[in-house]
Amino acid sequence: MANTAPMTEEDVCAHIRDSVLERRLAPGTKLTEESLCAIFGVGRTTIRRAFLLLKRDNIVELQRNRGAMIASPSPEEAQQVFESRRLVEKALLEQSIGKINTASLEELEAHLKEEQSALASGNIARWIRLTGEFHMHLARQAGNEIMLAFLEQLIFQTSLIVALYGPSNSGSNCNGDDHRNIVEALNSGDFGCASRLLVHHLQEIESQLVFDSPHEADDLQAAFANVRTA
Amino acid sequence: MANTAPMTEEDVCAHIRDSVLERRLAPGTKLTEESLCAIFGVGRTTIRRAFLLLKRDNIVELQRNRGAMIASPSPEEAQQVFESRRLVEKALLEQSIGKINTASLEELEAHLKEEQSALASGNIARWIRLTGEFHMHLARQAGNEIMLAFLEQLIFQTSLIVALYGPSNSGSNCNGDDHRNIVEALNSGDFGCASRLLVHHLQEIESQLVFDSPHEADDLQAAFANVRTA
DNA sequence: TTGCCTTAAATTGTTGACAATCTGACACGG
DNA sequence: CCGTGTCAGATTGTCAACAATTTAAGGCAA
Repeated sequence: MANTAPMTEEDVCAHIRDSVLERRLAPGTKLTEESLCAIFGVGRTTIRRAFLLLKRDNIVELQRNRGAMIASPSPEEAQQVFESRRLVEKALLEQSIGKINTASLEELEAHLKEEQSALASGNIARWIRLTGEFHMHLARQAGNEIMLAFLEQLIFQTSLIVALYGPSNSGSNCNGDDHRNIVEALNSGDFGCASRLLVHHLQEIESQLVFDSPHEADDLQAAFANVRTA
Repeated sequence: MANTAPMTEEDVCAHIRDSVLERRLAPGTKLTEESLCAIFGVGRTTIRRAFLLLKRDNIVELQRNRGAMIASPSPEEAQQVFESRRLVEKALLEQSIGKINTASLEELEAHLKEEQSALASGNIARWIRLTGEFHMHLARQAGNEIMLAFLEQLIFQTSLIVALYGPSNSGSNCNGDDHRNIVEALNSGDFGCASRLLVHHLQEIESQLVFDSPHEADDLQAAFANVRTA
């Protein structure tokens, strides 16, 4: 089991991103360079570069001389992420009109089955990841790699947001039926309906967020913002 | 004139970005670490980090053991960048409905005047930058920082694309009248018209690109892609 | 006990030297 | 004259030691 692969900063990024996507890294988690060096078997240089890349994706926050931690999007950022997803995914779906063929639809169907199977087998981490990948699959039909990469960022952010403000009873960020309904609308060629379902689906998830619980420690400042300082 | 400021990687990034925006750095330009160290008065570490950030923005391309160079977007990428801009700017303009007040319109008017003044005084670099900033100004009205940051990336890419494939006779990527017409449509509250003008404006720029001239040297690979390797 | 100062440990930031790789030129053989 | 192999110079990649900063604990006085 000797790690012969040197493992580049992109690999480290991918691992951390995956952990975020599967909710194994909670927002606010401190990432010390040394421990990551031990985990991935690389030097500090690589970890440091990975941090820089992840910062650009708003996945980690860097504080000078204080290290890196998994980002904690503010409620304002959360709202903007969801608005962005609505705009982007809607636009990409409209852009997909006439580009979706039978093969694509079958792939989407297969993906739905994978989601269901993961959910049935109790593999929640896998299911969470698949629900995110569904949106990527859908958006890929538009054939625009640049927009797709942007959406990927937004999906990672969504994972952080749901982890922070999502309903604690369900670890879900996507209802399986919603996805199925979207695919069925596409099957019948009704892009307008699919678009509406998609936007509504995102709005549904956003509406389930709870922002009033002070998860974060530094909310004390906000809580006592009305106190006059002499 | 001693540089007392240490100059961080963000500063270096900003300078390089500016140079790209003002067409003082052509696509394909080799960026050696040492020369940039001398120019900005920083260590290789800072330059290296700046490269990583710029790579994330698709402004520089990094090749292992071969250094960094200003990116040269392919025709396919160029097409996707323009498609993305149409989608994004259109969506953001629609999102701005009801959010644009008199003050915003006056700012846009003032910006138009700045553009005109730069053009009249022959300050082309400044004019090029301003034409890009117009689109940022417009998009800012939607109040979505995330989408705005994405659009900024796209605008930098556009600058590279126009430098590569733009009409050589005019160094312009934006017609001044187009911008004015958009603002006038907004002044009369006709968002539909403004949206149409904006999309058409972007299509106009894209249609003026010329892709058939083989600027790049590595086109040999594409030219001989059909050759079988034994 | 509370508050504050001092001190030590831990963590991050920076620099420099060294290793690995690539570029370009020169010589050699065909 | 052309293609190939080799070598020196230049450029990038990596790493380890050192400096700077932050964090946490302990002691001391009020």
